[in-house]
Amino acid sequence: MARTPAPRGARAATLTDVAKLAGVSVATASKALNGRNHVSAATRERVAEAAAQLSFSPNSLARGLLAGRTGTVGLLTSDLVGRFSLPILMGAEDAFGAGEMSVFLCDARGDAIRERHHVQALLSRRVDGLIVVGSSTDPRPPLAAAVDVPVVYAYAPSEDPEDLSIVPDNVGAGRMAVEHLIACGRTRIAHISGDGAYSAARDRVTGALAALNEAGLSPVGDVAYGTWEEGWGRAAAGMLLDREPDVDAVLCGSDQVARGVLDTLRERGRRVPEDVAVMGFDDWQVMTTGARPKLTSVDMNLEELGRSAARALFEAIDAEHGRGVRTVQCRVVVRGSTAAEA
Amino acid sequence: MARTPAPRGARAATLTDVAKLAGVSVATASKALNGRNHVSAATRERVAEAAAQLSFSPNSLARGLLAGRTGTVGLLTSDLVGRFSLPILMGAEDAFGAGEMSVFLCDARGDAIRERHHVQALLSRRVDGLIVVGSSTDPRPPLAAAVDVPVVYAYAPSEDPEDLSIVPDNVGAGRMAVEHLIACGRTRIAHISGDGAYSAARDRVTGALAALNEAGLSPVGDVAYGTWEEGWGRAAAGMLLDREPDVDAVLCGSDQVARGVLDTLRERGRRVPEDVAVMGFDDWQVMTTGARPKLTSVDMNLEELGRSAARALFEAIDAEHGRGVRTVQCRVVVRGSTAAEA
DNA sequence: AAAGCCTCCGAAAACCTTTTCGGAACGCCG
DNA sequence: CGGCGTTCCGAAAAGGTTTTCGGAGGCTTT
Repeated sequence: MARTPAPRGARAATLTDVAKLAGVSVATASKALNGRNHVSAATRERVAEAAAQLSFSPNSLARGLLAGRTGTVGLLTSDLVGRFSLPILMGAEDAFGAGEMSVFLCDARGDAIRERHHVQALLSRRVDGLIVVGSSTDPRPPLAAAVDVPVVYAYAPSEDPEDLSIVPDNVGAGRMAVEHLIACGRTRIAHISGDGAYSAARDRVTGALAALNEAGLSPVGDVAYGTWEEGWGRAAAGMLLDREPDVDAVLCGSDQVARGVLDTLRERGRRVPEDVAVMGFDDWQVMTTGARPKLTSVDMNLEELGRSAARALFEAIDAEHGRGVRTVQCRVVVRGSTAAEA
Repeated sequence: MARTPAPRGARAATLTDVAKLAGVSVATASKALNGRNHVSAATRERVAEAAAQLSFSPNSLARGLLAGRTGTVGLLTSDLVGRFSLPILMGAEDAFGAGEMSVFLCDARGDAIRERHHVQALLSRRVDGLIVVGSSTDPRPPLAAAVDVPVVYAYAPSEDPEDLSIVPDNVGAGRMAVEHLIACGRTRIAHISGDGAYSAARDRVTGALAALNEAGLSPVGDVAYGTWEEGWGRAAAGMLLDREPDVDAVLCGSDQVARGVLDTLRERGRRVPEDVAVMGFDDWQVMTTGARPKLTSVDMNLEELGRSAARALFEAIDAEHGRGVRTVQCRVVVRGSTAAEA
C-alpha cells in the first residue's frame, strides 16, 4: 500500500478528496465508509480503496459537531501523585479504551479554582461525561459549575446523595481482614490503624470490630490511630508488645504500617507468622512482596472500581442516570505473613 | 447570577442564542466575547451579560474545525502502572494545563497493536501533537503510523535519531552518586546494580565507574547485576560483606535494592552511615523516607522531564521541530544513609 | 410498450464558530 | 447641504462530516 507521507503542513485528506478520487459524491463516500445501505458493493470497494490510498481518517471534530456526541469523557482527579488515583484511572481507561471513547485527563491538585477551570474546559470540549476521582474516601463537595452531562464520583463520594458515587467497601474490608485472621486460628488480635482523620481508617475499624464481636472476641488493646507510615508502625508495635505480650495477630492500617510492625517484631524476636500474624491494607505490591515474609493484605480492587465507574458513566450517557453510593468489594490477598507459604 | 440548570437533554446554549438575547448578530457576539475590535463598549457589555445568563461556553469542536488547531495533545504511555510514567505525565499535564491545552491520555500496555489503534484515534481527533512515554530508558521503535503532527519521545528515546527524544541523564546520575559518596569521605565503594538488561542500569554503572576512575579509585568487588527488588539487595549485600568486609559505601541500583541492603547491614551489625554509607536510585519517597535511616537517593527529575517534553512539543507545534536526544539532569537528594542527619 | 418498483447516487441542509468584507449611520469640514 | 472619514454592525463563507430526500436509471410485469 502506497503510504502517503503527507509532507508536514499539508492538509490531511478529507472526505471530499476521497470522493473525488473515487469519482463519487461525498454523500456516497460517507455512506460507503460507514457501512450504510444504498451503496453498491463495487462503489463501496472503490471508495474504500481511495480512502486507504489517501490514508483518510475522518475528522472527529466535524463528526462530533454534527452528532452532538464526541466520544470523549473527562477524568478529573484531585491528586495524580497519590497512589489511589492511578489504578482507578487505569481501570477507567481500560473500560473506555475498549470502546471508541477517548479520555481527557485533568489534575486539579486539590484546588477548587483549578477544578472549576478544568470542568469549564472539558465542557467546552463537549465531553459526553465526567468521572471525578477523589484522593481519599472522605466525601467531597459536588462539582461547583452547572454541568449538563452525567457525572460519576469515584473513590471519594459526592456529598450530594443525588449524585452517583462508587467507593470501596472499607467496612467490608475490615470485616474481611479479621475473618481471615480468625480463619488462621488467631484469637488475640490487635489493630494498629492509620490516620484517624480519614474515614477509610475509621470504616475499616468499624468492620473489624464488628467481625471480632460476631466471633465472640475482643480486640487486644485499644485501636491505635496514628499515621499511614512505617515509622508509626514501628513505634506502635513496640508499645503493643510492651502492654500485650501475648498478641498473636496484628491488623495494620496500611501496608507501610505493616512493614514497620514487621520490623519491630523481628527486632523483638517474634516469628511471623508462627508467633504473630501480620496483615496490611491496600495491597501495594512493592510493599507486600518486598517484605519478609511477604505480606498478606486487603486489595481494594481499585482497577475494578475504575471500570465500574466507567461502565456507570456509559449507562448514564446512553440511558438513565443512577443515584446514590455503590460500593465495590475488596478482597484478601494471602501471603506468608499470615499463612505458611504454599 | 441566575444559574440556568439546563434540563438534561436540552441543547447547550450556542452563540446564536447569545446573539439573539443580546439583540445583535452572531458575528458581533463573537467579536465581543473574543475581545476583537470594532465593537462598542456598550454592546460588548450587553453580549457578555447575555452569555453569562445563558452560561454560554463556546463549542471547541466548531472552533477547532475552523482553526485547524484543537488545543489538544495526546499522551501515549506504554505502562501507566509503572511508577516512572506517572511523574512524567504529571509534569506534562502541568506544563500544558497552565495554558489552554487539554490532554488525551492513552495507555497502550506495551502492545503495538493497541498503540497503533490509539494513535489512529488521536489523529482522528486532530490532536496538535503527541508525547510518547516509554516504560524504560531503552530505545523504542518510532510510531508505526504516518503521523503528520509533531511527536516527542519521553523517557524512552526513539530508535530513529531524527526524532526528538528527552531522557534522563543516567550516566551523569551514576557519576553524581559516586561523587557524593566520595565527598562523604568514602573510598571503598561497591555497586550493587539492578537488572543488567536495562540500559538505565548499565548507563549508571558507566557513570559511576568513570567517576571512581577520575578519583583514582577502583570499585570494591565486581559490579553486581540482578533485579530491581529488595530481595536481590538483601542477597547481594550478604555476598558483598562476606567477600569485602571493609567496604564503606554501597551504591544501589534502585531504592528497593537499597532497602534490602540496609536490612542485611543491620542484621550484620553494621551501622549506617557510620560504618557503611548506602545510596539508592529513583528517589521514591515511600521507600526513602520509610527507611531507617532515611535513604539518600538520586532523583531523575521526571516531572521536569515531563515538563520539558511538553515545552518541546509546544515549540514543535508553533515553530520548527527539534531532533536528537536531549537529557535532563538528575540530582542527589541527601538523607541520613550517607550523612549524619542535619 | 407502458407503468411501476427497486436500487443506487447526489444535492443540500445541518452542526457552531470565526473572519472578512461590505454597508450603514454619524459627525465634521468645506 | 454634500462629501468624507470614522465607527460600528451584519451577511456570508468556510471548515468536514452525516443525513435526508429527491431524482435517475434499470428491470419486471401486464
